[in-house]
Amino acid sequence: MARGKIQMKRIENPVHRQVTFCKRRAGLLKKAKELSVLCDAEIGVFIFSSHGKLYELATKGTMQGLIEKYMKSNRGSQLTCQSMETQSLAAQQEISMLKQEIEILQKGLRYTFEGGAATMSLDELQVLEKNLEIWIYHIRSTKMDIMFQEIQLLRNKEEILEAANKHLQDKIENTDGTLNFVPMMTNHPYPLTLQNEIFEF
Amino acid sequence: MARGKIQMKRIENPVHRQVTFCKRRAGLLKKAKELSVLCDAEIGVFIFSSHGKLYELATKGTMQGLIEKYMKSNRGSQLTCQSMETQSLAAQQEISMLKQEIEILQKGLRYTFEGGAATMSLDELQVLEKNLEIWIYHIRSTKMDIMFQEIQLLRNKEEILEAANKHLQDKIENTDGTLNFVPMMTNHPYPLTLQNEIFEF
DNA sequence: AGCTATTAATAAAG
DNA sequence: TCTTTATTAATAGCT
Repeated sequence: MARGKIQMKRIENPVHRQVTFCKRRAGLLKKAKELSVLCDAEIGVFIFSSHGKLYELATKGTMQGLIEKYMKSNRGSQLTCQSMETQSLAAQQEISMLKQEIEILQKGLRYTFEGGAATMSLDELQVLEKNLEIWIYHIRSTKMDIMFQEIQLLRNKEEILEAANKHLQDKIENTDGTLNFVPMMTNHPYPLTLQNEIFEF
Repeated sequence: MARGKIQMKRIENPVHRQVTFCKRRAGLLKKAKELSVLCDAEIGVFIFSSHGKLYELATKGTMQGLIEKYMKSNRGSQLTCQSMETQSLAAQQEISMLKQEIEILQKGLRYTFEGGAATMSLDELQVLEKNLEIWIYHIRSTKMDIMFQEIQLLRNKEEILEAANKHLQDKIENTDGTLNFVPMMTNHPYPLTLQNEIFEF
């Protein structure tokens, strides 16, 4: 690219080679940066000189991050972390299998409403939407039922506790007038999240 | 470097960006090879396109070997293993979450057939409800897509009709000057609910 | 994909 | 090594 072209082979003159290495290395890294900026790409470059010195560039983050990303992209890694890689791969496979199963189940759910049609018209979608809203409504009402049941249960427990409390208080008053007993207070509001244990006998 | 210089910033036009990416990627890899040959250097390059596709080059041996060499040079060798471990853990968690979701969906299916919510707990109903809401969201967005398509179709039809209208009007004016023809008006706003039939030929 | 007009990179020399 | 400069190489904008 300048004053005469050069052969594409190792430059034998060590001085020339060193000079060219410096210049072209700078050029390569510049080009990499430009490509990254212009095209929104993530690029990693590392160069070992003939004497083993490392020069590196990682656009967008660190070289470590890039290598990790590379490892993920390139599934043929037989590197030091073999077992982990295998494990991870197995996990990935299991995940995709489970996702597939979920997909099938969702299709099953849809089937109950749609009758199995993959592509739906506007009207069909409208109907489906309404059906789902009804379903959600039922779910919410069921949730409410469950919560009311729980509240009722808690109220019953409270009633029993109050009666027991009263009974004990009477007993104490009748047997020992000098004892100053403070009754347990239970007429607080009913929280939805209660720890059952404190109400058990 | 050609017909006008360009700004060193992300190319916004996606077509231009893609073309430039292809060209400059080829250029970068060529430069890397040249540097390696001319100066007896060992070079690794990997490029992730903005869409995540990987392009790589490793002069002298494999990328794995280069990465190992890089790790040795750059004493950060344990990081990838650690991150893989983390990754594996995250995968395990995802697996158990997916399994849970499957169970819930299965219960949901039973729910649709048996109509009995007694089998589902409050938490499970909560998850099912959220699933249904997501589903409804997707349905609504699909509906929007369909409607937009329809609107586009109607606009095209309108264009054609207007052109035909104009053509007929010209014809009438040329053949019979006494006829007073009122053209069809179509430049009304586009309502989202349209009856297709009135636009059919 | 190809084709050029330009710009950018750089080999050789200072 | 850094600068300069003559050339070659790369490529932006078009088809």
